[in-house]
Order: sequence, then structure tokens, then C-alpha cells
Amino acid sequence: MSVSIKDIAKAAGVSPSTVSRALSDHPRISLETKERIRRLATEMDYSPSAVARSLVTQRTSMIGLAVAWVSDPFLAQLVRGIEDTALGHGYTVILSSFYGERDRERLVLSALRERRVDGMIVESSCLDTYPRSLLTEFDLPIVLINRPEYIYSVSTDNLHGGRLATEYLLDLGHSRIGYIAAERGRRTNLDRLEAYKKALQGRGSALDPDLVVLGDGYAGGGKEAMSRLLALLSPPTAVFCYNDVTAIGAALAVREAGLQVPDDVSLFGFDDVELAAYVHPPLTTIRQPAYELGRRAMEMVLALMADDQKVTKVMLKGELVVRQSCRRL
Amino acid sequence: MSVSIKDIAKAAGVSPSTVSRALSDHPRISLETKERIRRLATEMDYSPSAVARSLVTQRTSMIGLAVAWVSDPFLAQLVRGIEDTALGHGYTVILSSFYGERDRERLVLSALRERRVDGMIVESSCLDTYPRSLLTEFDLPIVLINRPEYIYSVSTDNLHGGRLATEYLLDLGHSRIGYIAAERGRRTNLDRLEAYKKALQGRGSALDPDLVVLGDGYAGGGKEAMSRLLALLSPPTAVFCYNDVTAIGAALAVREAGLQVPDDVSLFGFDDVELAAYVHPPLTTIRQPAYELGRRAMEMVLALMADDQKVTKVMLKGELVVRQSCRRL
DNA sequence: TAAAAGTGTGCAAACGTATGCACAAGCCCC
DNA sequence: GGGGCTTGTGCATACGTTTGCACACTTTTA
Repeated sequence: MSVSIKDIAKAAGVSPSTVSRALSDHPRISLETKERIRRLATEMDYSPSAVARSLVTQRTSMIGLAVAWVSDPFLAQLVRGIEDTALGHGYTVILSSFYGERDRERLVLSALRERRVDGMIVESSCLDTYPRSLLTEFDLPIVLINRPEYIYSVSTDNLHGGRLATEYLLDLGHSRIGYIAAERGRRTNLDRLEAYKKALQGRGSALDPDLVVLGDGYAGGGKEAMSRLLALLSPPTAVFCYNDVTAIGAALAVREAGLQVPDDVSLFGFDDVELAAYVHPPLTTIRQPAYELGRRAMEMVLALMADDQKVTKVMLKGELVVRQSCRRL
Repeated sequence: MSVSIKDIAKAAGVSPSTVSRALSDHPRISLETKERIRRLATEMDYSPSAVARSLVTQRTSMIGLAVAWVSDPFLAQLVRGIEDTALGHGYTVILSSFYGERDRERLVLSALRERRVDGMIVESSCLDTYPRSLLTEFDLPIVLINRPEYIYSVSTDNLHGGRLATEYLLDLGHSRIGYIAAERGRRTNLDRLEAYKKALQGRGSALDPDLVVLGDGYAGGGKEAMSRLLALLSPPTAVFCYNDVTAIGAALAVREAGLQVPDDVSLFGFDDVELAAYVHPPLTTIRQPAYELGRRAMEMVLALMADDQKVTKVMLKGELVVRQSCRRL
């Protein structure tokens, strides 16, 4: 079909191996032949076959990135961090999403493995329920995002972030503080919830189980959950939301109830996605260092591929970003 | 390294070809050997090498998807449409973004080509300025999203959508209607702008060039552009924004000027992204059939790969979604 | 001036799979 | 009982690269 190294060899009157070496700038090929071959290659519109190369080198220079939802705005900077540093090291990242479905995640990961990616990064994995742990089943570097229980993971400290958030609300004088959760199992959610509980207890604040309601990590779930909170006999005066998008949904519920954010109820987000600063009211939130997270994850994969023995989990801290969605009680 | 077809052959006491056929369910292999080999394969944790297979079959079963920004919320449903139908036909899609940079786009496309993807889908391409047209340079099916000037493209009718938007605002009694553009060159932007102008002229409305300002397709640009509109001696009473995210940014500018949406100025979006229904006020907008767009694009690639001669560009129509960001003047 | 080192190129094998062809054994049919 | 079909398997080659080794020639070194 397409022009191969052999075609160039024929045209140049040399052997295929010489062409291969010329194109990869091998020191033992004369400058003259190198230039002739390079010229020929571009003239003939040659594009080297990564698949053939991978077969012999046993490396594909591809990194698999599996995420739950491409559409999650939190991923924007994360992916960029990964792609930038991958590119800088000659790797291509191939991204697939599994839409939070466990079976689809398996499918995606198997596909990546069959494609012989050199390493993988998985975000929001459902993999705790896998038959055997992936990290041993596939024998290639896998790093997990926001799964601090794994050795090879990079995460933001959700306990820290959750504490910052809750204590900020407490400091503003709130005592009835709600929490809108994401799917129960999600690790990040569990940590933020735990931090919320601990912070309340630490200040001697009562812990009302009615104030913890379940969303879905998206605006729809946030709105619905907030409605339930508002329907309480004694609704919260402030709500810590699993993430910014949840908070945006919650804000709508507040307005639809004829109330105001933050006058009637304060809303606290998480992530600091791009739109957080633009919605009404601009969200007070915890900024996850998403780009940094991606960069570190990719660097960890690189280190693992280089058989670096001393790589270990990294944990980054989020940062409080005060805007206008919370007010002093 | 990892276990190959030969290892299984050795273990089963048959030839590699028999193993290959057994695993691909070849009719001429006895049921008994098939089962024995399959059992062995799972026991030995065999994972077929897509790279070796691709080398001989000359197909990778991969579709390259290149987008400007993974983070664009408009892409969420589009990507899902593509992935769903790809998966349904046994293809994997590999997604890379080039962040709107022409050089990076070239890089990405070349990489995809070297990986020998069977087809490509490109969204928001900058490729009009390429030396040779990609569609001939690479000889594989390429379909473009929202580039109706190309033969193999699937687009929403931006002229139609832009007209719907502008006429809706006119119908509400507005006459000073602004437009916040995205980068000048973007095709979708040009079409929406043209539709805006035509609609105004069609109704005999004056066309004030001051009312067309440049954003960047993101919230930041939308906000900044809106500020400039508000600073006009005679500011618009309604603004058609390039997309929803731009409108969200514009809304913030309005509030910061001490004004209200839609009481003081109506804001019209485009795309109907997920958050459009949740922000304040919920955006009146044009819904792009994003999932459908993705599905059709993927189907077009499939058709082109099957050498279907009668595939031709498809153009879908958007739909007016009335919410609360525009009011009668 | 012979040996050693350096320079430029080719040969051949290897990577892991798919597949056309050949072949052997068993069966059926006339 | 011979020819043709069916069934199950193996042999060999091909896909497009990379790379260790060998070889021939030239230059340097002692």
C-alpha cells in the first residue's frame, strides 16, 4: 500500500537497513547518503509505520489514559498536564472513557493492553471490585489518579481539602452544614465526607445525618439533592458540595425555591473548574492542582517505565479559593 | 516477554496457526481443540498483540479523533456519539487534542497517521492553511466536524441556527442586538455571524459594526467582550453569543456592571451544553445535536472505509431552546 | 609495513500474528 | 473400489521495521 522503507531503499540503491539507519540518524551512515535518503523520503511522502516499529522494539510509545467521563470539566487541566509532559518525552497519549461503567472500563483497559501501551493512567477507576488487581494482572506501569490507597497514585489530599472547606464554613459561623455527596463508592467522595464529619466533630458541632444527601457528581444530582435539603424542617444554612458542578446544580435549586445564594444559603464547591469563577454567584471552592496532578502522574509512569525503584505515591494539597458563594452567618 | 501464541501452541502440542485459528473461531478447527486452547489461553493470561495483528492485516481498528480542546463542554456528547458507534463496530477511538495550535495539530495528525489509524475525525481543524490538503496527503478516510465546505463533513447548520437565534431576539422586539464572536477564522463563527447579519438585514434592521465584538469562545473572552459592549454609548439590549460558555462569561460582565440578565440585557447562547440549563439565568440557546453529530461522523468514516461511493456531507439542524436569559423588550 | 582502529554498508534474523496452500484421514457416492 | 468431498491440522510466508554481526575499505598507529 503505502510506501515502505524498502521502496526508498530501491529508489536510493541501498539496502533497507541503510535507509532505516539514515532516517534514525545513525552515526555510521555518511552524511551524503543520509541527506539523499531523507530527501527521497519526503518526496515519496514516506510515513514510518509505528506498528512495525513497535513489533520489533517492543514499545509503542503510547500511554493509555482511561477516564470515567471525558466531559468532566475537572479533567480539562488534568489531561493537559498529562499530554504536555507525555509529548515532551516522545509519548502519545490515547484517551478513552468508560462512562463510569465497570464493564466498559474492563473493556477499555483490555483494549489498551492489547494495543500494548507502555503505561497507563486511570482516573476514577471502579477497579476495587476487580477479580485480580489490575496492577499485577497487566504487567505494565499503571498509575491511578485520586486513589491514594494504591502505591502508584497521585492524588489531591481530599481529607485536607474537605477540612479546609468545612472549617471555612464553620468559621463563618455556620453550624448546620450539609454535604451533597457523589456516588457512594467514589473514593474522593468518601474522603471529603469523612473530612467534613471530622471537622464538625472537631469543633463540637452536632452531626445530623439528615444533612448528608446523595447527588451524582453532576448538576442534575446537585439540584435534586439540594431540593431535598431545602425540604427539611430545619434546612442547612451552608452546604459543602462534592464538586463545583454539583454546587452549580444546587444553586439552581436554591433559586427555584425562591431563595438566594449566599444570602439564604451558602454553597461551597470543589475542584475550581474553569466556569467556577463565572457562574452566579462565583463559587468559593477548593482548587485542585489539576495540571500538576496530570504532570506528576505522567512523570510517575515515566519513572516506573525506567524501573526507578524509589517512586512512591504523591499527594498534593488543594487550596482555598474564596469567591462569593458563602457568607458570614 | 508476555505470552504469545507460540507459547500456547507449545503448551497445547499444536502449531501456532492452529492456536490462531482456534482463538478466532475458525470453522475448520474441532470444537475440542478450540476449547482446550481457549482454556489454556485464559489460564496463561494471554493477551493478543494488536500490533502484530495490525501488521499483517494492515488495519488497526483504531479511529483517530483530533479535537481542539478536550475540555470544550460541547465535545462531551459528540465524543460519546463517536465512541458509542465506534465500539459497536469493533473500533477503538484514540483521542488527542491540539489546543488550537496549528503546529500541534500537524504533529497530532502525523502521529495518528504513523500509528496507522484506519480513519480520522477532526473537529475544529485549523487545516485550511495546510500546504497540501490533508485529505489527499494522507490516504485514509478523514471526516471533518463542522466544516461544511469539505466533502466529507458532518455539521450543524450554523446559518440556520444563527438565523433562529437572531430572529428570536428580533421577535422579542429587540433592535440593537450585539454579537460576541469567537476567533475570527473559525468557520462556525463565520457562519453564525453571517446569519446574524442576514437576519438583521432581512428585517430591515440597521447593522451597527460596533455591536460585533471579539471574544475567544470561552468565558473569559465572553466577559471581556461584554464589558466592551456595555461601555458603548448606546449598548445593545440583547446579545447573541458565539456559544454558551461565552454567554456565561458575558452574564458575569452584566452583573458586574450592576445590571441584570435578562431584565437589562438579553443573552442568547449556542450549543446547549450540559450546564446551560443550570446557570443563572438558564440559557436560551440553540441545541446542537452533538451526539447525533458524532454518530453520523463515525458512520461516515465507516462508510468511507467500506468504499461506499455515495457518501456525502451531512448537515443537521439545531433547535431553539427557550429558557430564561432573554426577555421581551 | 603490518596491525589496529575507524568508516560505511549489507545480510539476516527477529518481533507476533494471519492465512493460502498442502496434506492426511475419514466419509460418501456411484 | 476409485474418485471426490469434508474435516482437521501444519508449513511457510508475509507484514515493515530494527539491529547484531560481518565485511570491505580506508585511515591511523606503532
